[in-house]
This record gives sequence, C-alpha cells and structure tokens, in this order.
Amino acid sequence: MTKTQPYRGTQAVLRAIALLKVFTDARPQWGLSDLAQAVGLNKTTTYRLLTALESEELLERHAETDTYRLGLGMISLGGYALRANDLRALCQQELRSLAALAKETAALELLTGAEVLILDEVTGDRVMSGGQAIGTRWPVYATSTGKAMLAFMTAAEVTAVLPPQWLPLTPHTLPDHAALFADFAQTRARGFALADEELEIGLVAVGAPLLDFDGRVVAAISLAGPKTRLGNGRIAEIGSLVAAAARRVSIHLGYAPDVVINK
Amino acid sequence: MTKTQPYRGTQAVLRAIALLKVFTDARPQWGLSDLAQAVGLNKTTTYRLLTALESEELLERHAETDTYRLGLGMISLGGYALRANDLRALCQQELRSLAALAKETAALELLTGAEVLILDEVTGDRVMSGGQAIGTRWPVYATSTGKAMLAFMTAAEVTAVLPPQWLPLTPHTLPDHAALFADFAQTRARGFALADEELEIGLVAVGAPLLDFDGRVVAAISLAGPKTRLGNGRIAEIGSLVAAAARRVSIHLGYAPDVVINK
DNA sequence: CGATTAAATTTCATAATATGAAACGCTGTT
DNA sequence: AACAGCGTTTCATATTATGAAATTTAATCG
Repeated sequence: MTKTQPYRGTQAVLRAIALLKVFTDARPQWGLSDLAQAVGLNKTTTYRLLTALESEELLERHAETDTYRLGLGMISLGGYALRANDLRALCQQELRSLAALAKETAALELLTGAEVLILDEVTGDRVMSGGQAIGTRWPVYATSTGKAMLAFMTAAEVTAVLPPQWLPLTPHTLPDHAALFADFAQTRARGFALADEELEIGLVAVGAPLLDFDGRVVAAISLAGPKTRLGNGRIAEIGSLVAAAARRVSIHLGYAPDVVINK
Repeated sequence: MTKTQPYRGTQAVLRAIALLKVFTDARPQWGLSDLAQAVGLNKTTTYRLLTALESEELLERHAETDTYRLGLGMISLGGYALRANDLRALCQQELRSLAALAKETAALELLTGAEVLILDEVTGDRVMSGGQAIGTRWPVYATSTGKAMLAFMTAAEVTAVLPPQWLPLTPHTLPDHAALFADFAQTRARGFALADEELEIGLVAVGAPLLDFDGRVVAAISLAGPKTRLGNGRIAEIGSLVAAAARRVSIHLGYAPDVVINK
C-alpha cells in the first residue's frame, strides 16, 4: 500500500502543534474536553499530548481550575525566535526614531499567508502603549503594511496571496480586489500606503514596504495612531517619514533605489 | 508487561520539543545533522520531526544554507503566552514608573527550577536598551531577583531549588550555600536584594520579591544598571524604590504586609 | 574536471508506540 | 441520591514512528 500520507512529518507532533495554536488572545485558557473538541481529537489522545506539552513547560495548568495556558517555555522560545530575526534587529533603530519623531506607534510587520505578523512595535509614549502586540496577525487587505507590501508585488503574487473575498472589518475596509488594486496605484504614487479606519474604527496607519537587492518585498514598517491625532493634515508628513525610513532600511538590504520596480 | 514508560505523554512530541529547545540566543541556527547529534536522535527521525515543525512554522529553514531557525509561528505563540500572563499585566505599570524614575532598566522575573526567567523588561532609555531579553533565563544565585525570592522562602524550599554547587560567573558571584544564606539575612533586613557584579562584571541590580496572600513568593522585580551609574551612593535609594513597588504589587496580590513572614 | 566528503533525503521492513473505546473516579449540581 | 461533566486510567489493536541502509545532492579539493 503506497498511500501517500496526508500530513508532513510526524502526526503526533502536528497534532500537538494544532493544540498549541488554539491558544490565542481571544481564548488563552482551555480545558481538556474543549480542547479535544476544538481540534477534533480523541480525548485520551489530547490528554497525552497535553501531558507532554505540560511536562516541557510549553503549557501550564492551573491546579484549581484544571485549565491549560501557554507556559513559560513558550515565552522563552518566543523570545529566542524574536531575537533570531535579523530583520528585527536591522529595523529596531529606525522604529525607535520613527516613534520618537512622530510620537506615534511604529511597527515592523511581515507577510505570512494572507496575514501580516507584527514582528516589532515601538510605542510613541503619548498614550501608554495600548498593546505590545508582537506576534499578532491581521489581514493583509485591511492594514497599511499589508497594502504597502501588496502594492509592490506582481499582480500574480497578489492574487496568490489574497483570499477571493472577505468580510469588511469596518465600513471603510476595502471591499474587494478591484478596490485594492486601485489603492495600490495610489500607494505607489504616494510612496506609502494609507489605512484609514479600515482595520478598526478610530485607527489610522501609514505603511511603506522594505525591498531587498532584487526589489522584492521583504516586510513593511508603519506608523499608527488614533484618527483624532492623525487627521488628513498630518498624513503626508507622517507618510513621508515612514517612506524615508523604509527606504533607508531597504538600502541596507541591498536595494538599489534607481532600479525600476518590478510590476 | 507493566513497564512504566520513561516519558510523560507522547514520545514524538517530547522529542520535537527537545529539538526546539536547542535553539537559543547562543546558537539560533542549526543544521539537521548537528541537531540530531545534539538531542541524540536518529537523523531520519529528526528529519521527520523537523519537517512537521517547519510545516507549522514553528521552525523555518533558510533555503541556501539548509539551516533551521525558530519561525514565525513561534513568535506568535510566544506573544500569546506573554499576554496570557496576568502577573505581567499587573506589574507593567509599576515597571514603567520604576524605569522612568530611576532611569534604569526595570524587570519582572519568575522562578523556574534553579533559574529566573525574565517575564518583562522596561528600559530606562538612558542607554538604548541593551537587550530586550524577555524569555531569557539566569541562575537564581547570581541575580538580584533570584536572591530576593530565595530570601523569602523557607530553608527547605531554598535547598530544594539550589544546585548543590556551581561555578562562579564573576569573581563576585557568591560561592556557595553558606554565602547565599548570609546574603538572605541582609536582604531581609534591607528589604531588597543586591547583586553587585555577581552575574556579570559591570552590572549592578537590586531586586525585591512579590508575595501573595499567603506570604508566598510569586516573582520578583528589579532595577539594573551599569556599576558606573549604580554606585554605592545610589543603592539605598534605588533599592527602596524597588521594594516599595514590590510591596504595592504584593498588596494587589492579596498580601497583608503586617503578617509575619514565614521562615 | 573527476574524486571525495559531508550533508540532506528517500526507502522500507519492523515493532514500538500512539491510539481510542470503554471503564473509572472525582466534583459539583439538581 | 441520582446525575452530569470532567479528567484520568486501562488495555487490546494496528497505525504510525522508527532507524539502518541506500540514494541523492551539494560542496571541497586534488
């Protein structure tokens, strides 16, 4: 029987990872039975997997409530993962100056699948941070960074990344591919992308892509703040700050600014 | 055959976790063969485990060099783990004010085994941070937080935690149990622990424990900076800042300050 | 260039190991 | 007291992980 296996690697490990991924900001705490149901596994199997994860501190369980949470081992590994990222180190100084100059929150984000992942965040210290949201993911099509990255990719790449359709997150979320592609043109003309209450009401952000030696999109950086502070008057100023910073980093990545952008 | 199995949970999962834990700040990048050897697994087995971890983005591999690093999924999970920690949320404001007041780096640390784990860190912004070292672990006996926690635990608990002996990290590292216990007495009298170049030459830190409703040690907070700034003149001042902050948090945890400390 | 490593990858037979149904025990609820 | 929901243990089964060996790939060197 030469049946190709439907999973990559080791089944038990994939199942364990599936369990871990169920823990999110929205639901950081789980009991055994709920978990088993959530990932569609037998309760006994789930129990054993959890036991393994717990014994290595990737999960911890609260004795009283008999519920699991992500554990200290996870925090350690996350820290190592973060610090192993060269791009983050490369951008840190730029993020700091951006945040300091604009007095808004600066972020570095990567594209993964149809989402952007926050790799680093430096708050402007006007408000008290809000959320150190490193590791959080947002849909590409509703973020300044996401739109900035897509705008500098080929149409083929973009359609490969984007879901065929999506539900709007706010009344201002761009509704479809057509609207997005129109936005990309503006973004390229401007030099930065603008997400004006498209992700969340009251939140405005501008983003610019980081390009490597090949002119390929690597990541994006952004500045974000409340609509009350980031009115139309300040967009151009903030936008050019971000674009300039992105350009400086891109040059570090070997990007040659005079080369024609592919697309 | 009622042989008790030598591992807890699922073997394959434990092996996968062992692989993950090999990735550290000191060695963030590994090739397959090295990994297999490091954890003592067959190369094929290692290969399959890595494949699973990679397919779920807990690891990523650099195409050119054929080496693995911790991946984006790890960053996400680490972020969730961090944000699921109530203690961290509870202390964040105190850490900020400490860092701002003292213009030094404030940290919140937990005890795990014979090590402290940095759960949060707020830099004083005088120097440019140094290291966002969240998730990093240090030996209890050479840190202000570690010594602060031990000083408020029972002798039995302390000896259970401490290794029988250790190698000094600097010429000032306390050499053995006796020296540590003497230090605990001072710590209790002072209200805070002092680590004066015991972990690293040039680094001075003061720490105080967080106690819960039972008077039991939960964690510790600290202020740390270079010896050049934290000379003997400033220790008392900085120390009482930390002790006061720790006390405020402890009260939030239900600690009743007038109750006699167990020990 | 061909030879020589060293490394990653695939194959395949084997049985060790993960699996899940069922039974058990515990706790709180009606 | 009976019930319901949950975590835990047991145990027979074969699925699934395993590792030795063979194969491919890439890099290094004579």
